[in-house]
Amino acid sequence: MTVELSPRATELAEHARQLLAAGGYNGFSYADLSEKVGIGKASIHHHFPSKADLVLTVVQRHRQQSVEGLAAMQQHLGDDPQAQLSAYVDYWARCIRDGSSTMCICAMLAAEAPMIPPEIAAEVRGYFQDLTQWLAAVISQGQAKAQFKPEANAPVEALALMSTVHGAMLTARALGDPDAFQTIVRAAIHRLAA
Amino acid sequence: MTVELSPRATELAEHARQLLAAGGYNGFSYADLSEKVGIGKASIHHHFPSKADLVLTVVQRHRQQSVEGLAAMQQHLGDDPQAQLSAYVDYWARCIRDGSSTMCICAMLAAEAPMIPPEIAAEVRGYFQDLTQWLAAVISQGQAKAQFKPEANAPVEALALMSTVHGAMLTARALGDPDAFQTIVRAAIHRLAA
DNA sequence: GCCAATCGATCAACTAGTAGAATGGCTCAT
DNA sequence: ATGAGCCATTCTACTAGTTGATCGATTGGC
Repeated sequence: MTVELSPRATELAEHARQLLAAGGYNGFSYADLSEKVGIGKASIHHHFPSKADLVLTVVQRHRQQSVEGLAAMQQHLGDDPQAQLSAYVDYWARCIRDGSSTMCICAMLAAEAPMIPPEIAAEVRGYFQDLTQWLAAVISQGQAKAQFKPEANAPVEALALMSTVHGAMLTARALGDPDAFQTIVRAAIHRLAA
Repeated sequence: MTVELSPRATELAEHARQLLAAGGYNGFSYADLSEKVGIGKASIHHHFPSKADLVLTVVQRHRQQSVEGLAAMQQHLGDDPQAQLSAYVDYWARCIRDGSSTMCICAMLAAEAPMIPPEIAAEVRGYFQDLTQWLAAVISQGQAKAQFKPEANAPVEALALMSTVHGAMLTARALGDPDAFQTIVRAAIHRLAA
């Protein structure tokens, strides 16, 4: 299940992730990646035979790291659901503020879903399902501890919160105001609190 | 301010809007549009000298129609803020369900903001500002009539609701489930109600 | 006879991907 | 230990197709 990557392949995947976050699937070329990494275009094809292979690997890595990161949060803050949600959104707030990742690549690719290779769209769907499941579990847990008093049931609240987070990334980009993200998601979490 | 378009230019802009909604700025070409409309590629350049001109016109039209549509809602349902919000999200729910527009093109272009011509990004920003302003006014109005009891102030609630709506479009696409949109946005509006 | 609209032909630049040849580190039998 | 062979990695050069855009000619309505 876990994808094993050579150092060079890892470097390529990491730079591809940045390009993907900036412009989406059709927003970057092998030439762009070639220039960023300082390697011949043909060499990229040795590590990733096709562009679909490359992007699929990037999405798989992002999904896997996400699952691991969320699990780590649950382990560290297992008894405090509200702190878990805050840690989740603060992670993205930090990424957006420091510019290391101004957008989740799966939100990016979700927008392009009708036009990208189906196997990539399937992996993006998996990411959304993973995230929804985690959020629903945390919200349900917080409900049991009377930390949250959600208006709807946990799965729906999870979908709504996830949508708000991804939408806030769009809003921050559209307005050219990175701080807007934090303003929006903080309000969304605060609204859940009892 | 209002853009005057010939019938053919209107037809081109309309088909371009659909292609834009499906794949974004880099997700369609003049050849695609040429085939859809049944016109030579060179003829498109007669109506819209460059791709940036074409897309800018499409976005300007979308923004203008949006402003007019929202104003019409306010006129019809001026005394019922909650009905206004419902009408707004129901409009999109209908578009997504019948497939006539499965995504707001400004949400699409917001994701690509770092990579598209600046004048288009500026127009997208204008759309987001218009929408935020309208939502804030409606929420503020509903607050005055005790229909809503927002947790945050109206401008922040407006940003959050807009983000949820756009994020719900992403979620529906990622999951391949058009109904998810309505589920999410209905919950978001219900949460505002007193 | 003017002028908007359309066309086919063509452009240079870019796209993902391929072919074939170097490079150099690794193992392994001698 | 040494040389032979293997294999991953990289390169230059190239392909065939697509991109947005231009040119000049043709059409047809006013």
